Amino acid sequence: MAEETASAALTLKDIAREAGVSLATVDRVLHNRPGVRPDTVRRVQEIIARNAFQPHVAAAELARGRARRFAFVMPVGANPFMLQIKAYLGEMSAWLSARRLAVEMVITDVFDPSVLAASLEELAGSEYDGVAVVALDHPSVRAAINDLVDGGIKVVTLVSDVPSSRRHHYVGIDNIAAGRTAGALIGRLVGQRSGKIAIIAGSQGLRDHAERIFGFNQVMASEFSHLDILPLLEGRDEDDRSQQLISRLLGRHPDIIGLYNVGAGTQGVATALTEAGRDKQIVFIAHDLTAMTRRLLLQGTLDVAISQNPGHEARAAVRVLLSLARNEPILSEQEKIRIDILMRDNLP
Amino acid sequence: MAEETASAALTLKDIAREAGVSLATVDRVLHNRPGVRPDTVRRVQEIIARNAFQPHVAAAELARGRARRFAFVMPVGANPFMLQIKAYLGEMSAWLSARRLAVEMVITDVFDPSVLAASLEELAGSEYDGVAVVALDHPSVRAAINDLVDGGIKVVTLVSDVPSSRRHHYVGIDNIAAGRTAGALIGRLVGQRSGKIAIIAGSQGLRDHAERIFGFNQVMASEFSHLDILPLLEGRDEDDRSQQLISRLLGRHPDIIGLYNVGAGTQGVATALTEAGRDKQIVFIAHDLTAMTRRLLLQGTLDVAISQNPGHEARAAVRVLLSLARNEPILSEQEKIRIDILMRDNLP
DNA sequence: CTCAAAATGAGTTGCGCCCCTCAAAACGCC
DNA sequence: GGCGTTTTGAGGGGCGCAACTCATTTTGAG
Repeated sequence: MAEETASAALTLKDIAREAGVSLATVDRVLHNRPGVRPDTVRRVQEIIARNAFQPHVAAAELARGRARRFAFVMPVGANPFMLQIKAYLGEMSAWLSARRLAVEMVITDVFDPSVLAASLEELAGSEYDGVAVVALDHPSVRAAINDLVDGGIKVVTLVSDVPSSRRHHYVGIDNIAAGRTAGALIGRLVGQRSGKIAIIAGSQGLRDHAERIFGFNQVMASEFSHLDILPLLEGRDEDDRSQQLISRLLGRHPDIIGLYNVGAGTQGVATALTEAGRDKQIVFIAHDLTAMTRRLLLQGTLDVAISQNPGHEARAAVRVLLSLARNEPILSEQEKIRIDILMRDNLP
Repeated sequence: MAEETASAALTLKDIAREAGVSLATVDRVLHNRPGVRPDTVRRVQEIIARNAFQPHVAAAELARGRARRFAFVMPVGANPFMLQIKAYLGEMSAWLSARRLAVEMVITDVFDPSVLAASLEELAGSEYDGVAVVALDHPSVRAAINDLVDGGIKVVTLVSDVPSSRRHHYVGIDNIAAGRTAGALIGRLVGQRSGKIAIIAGSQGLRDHAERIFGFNQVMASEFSHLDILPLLEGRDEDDRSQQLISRLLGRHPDIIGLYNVGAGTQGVATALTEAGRDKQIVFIAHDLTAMTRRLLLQGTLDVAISQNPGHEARAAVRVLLSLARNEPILSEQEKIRIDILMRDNLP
């Protein structure tokens, strides 16, 4: 009727006894400290593995004394997505302090590689155990990340990755897949109709935007080649500019049936659509769930919001940094960020 | 540049000093133990609140000595969704044992109210700190749950809720919203076409199925009233039976354009569709992500899988039970289970 | 004011581990 | 065999709290 899933509670002392060594030696092996003969190391490790021994995290955490400090390197300005991440970190404050974890924000211009790299270099000397960074993929940033890693600091890239660096983990979505998802949804939702598809991004220079565009075009070319994709517009993630660009575009093309906004500025695009009176005829897909996109979804202007859960990203980044600092395995399933497809009826 | 998010690390001793009482009194207040005058209680609590004091969980966990034991009451048989939940619990075993948590499976016939109630009553006397149960909503089950709660055991309903009981938490999705989502997707994906929509469930008697059907019909009636919904079929979650029912239905109705499978038996439905050669013309929506539905999505037979993440549910149930046992606040955002819309391009 | 009951203080022990010191033993080299 | 070096043992202090005992003080009812 009842099956055990967890084993008994061994302690370091049990391991020491079974291996026929002292506590000190087990401790040395466990923490890769020098001064133990290779075959003693092997023997102890084998006993640990055979018994699936896990040091009691609570005891370890308590014994270590000093609190762990993590830095979150985030962009300046009022980017709503980043503000949400900060807000969720704030919601965790009780959770964090009960675990004696300190999370500090480091605000910097993450879009300027040299400024970002300098900010990261500053952290290298400091007392941080881990750093989460919204990173631009640039050689100097990559070097700064590698320096942090070499200094023994755990590094997680957040939202935007630097795959060529030696960062320990990336917390964010696969943006190519997100673009593919947007393409597939537009293609499916326009149905039998034929016409033109508009696409607007913040800038092609941003890695995440470029990847989404790539994935989008990939799907459109291979599966919906009968649809006519208009040249990419760049709205710089600004509402006003996006609105103007889309208004003009709608004026010129009465046969637009789909519209994909890759970045921010969704409010501007929506206004242009509504003012033209074409918000119900055009399938409109954008990114991220905010109060604004939620409203647009509910009123039917926006058909789908593709979103990565900022709360999940914030918590995952903290958990991953903590697991890395503890040399614990990471629950990869848990920390993987999903591409959420949000429509009116499955809004969280 | 850097803003603090966490406060300094106070201890019980600091609180005692600031309140002008002894450690023993603070301890009594913290654990609601008797023998403290009301205004002393208030004074101490005020100091705790003012300093946002959080007892060090690691120290508390270590001091308490005995491990916590949780029971997961799950259905007998080879229900793939439940097997996934069990598998994910298995993946957590290192995480669990590092925290000295024991999770045990209690397999029972959750579809028979009296058997389920009896299984729950058995747990009431035992040493469990918490119970997660896939519950049938029935008066005797409700009573058994309430008995557990009265006995000081934390109770979480999993996947299927018993809202009328005094369970501490529900870990699962809103099935009405899931049905609405299915309806909205079918309505949108069939596009301009008109025709009939088929719907097959395991049984109308199952609460989750009934709720999904309700949500589905709601959306179809209000937003896609031009579509013709065929009478509900009951496939009993079996592949063979579902296949036969759908085959016959397809033969009788050449104008079916959409198909919603509310429960299991998706393989059977898919086979019927493929054999009739109509898998590409009919919009097919089903539930849950398994190896099988993943394959069907990739080959295009299945258009959308609506899913609740079983790994997330397993982990959330454990975390919620643990937080409840520790009298910690629950991160409700984190523990909320989302309705995932999975298409070929956003498969995890 | 008296006395029992209630409230509080003071202290102890132990949870399992980290991190440190120092001494003892084993080892390898010549 | 003697030497220095490496490896190992033994032990202790301390982390913050839970849970307990027992003595002492305060309180309120009569």
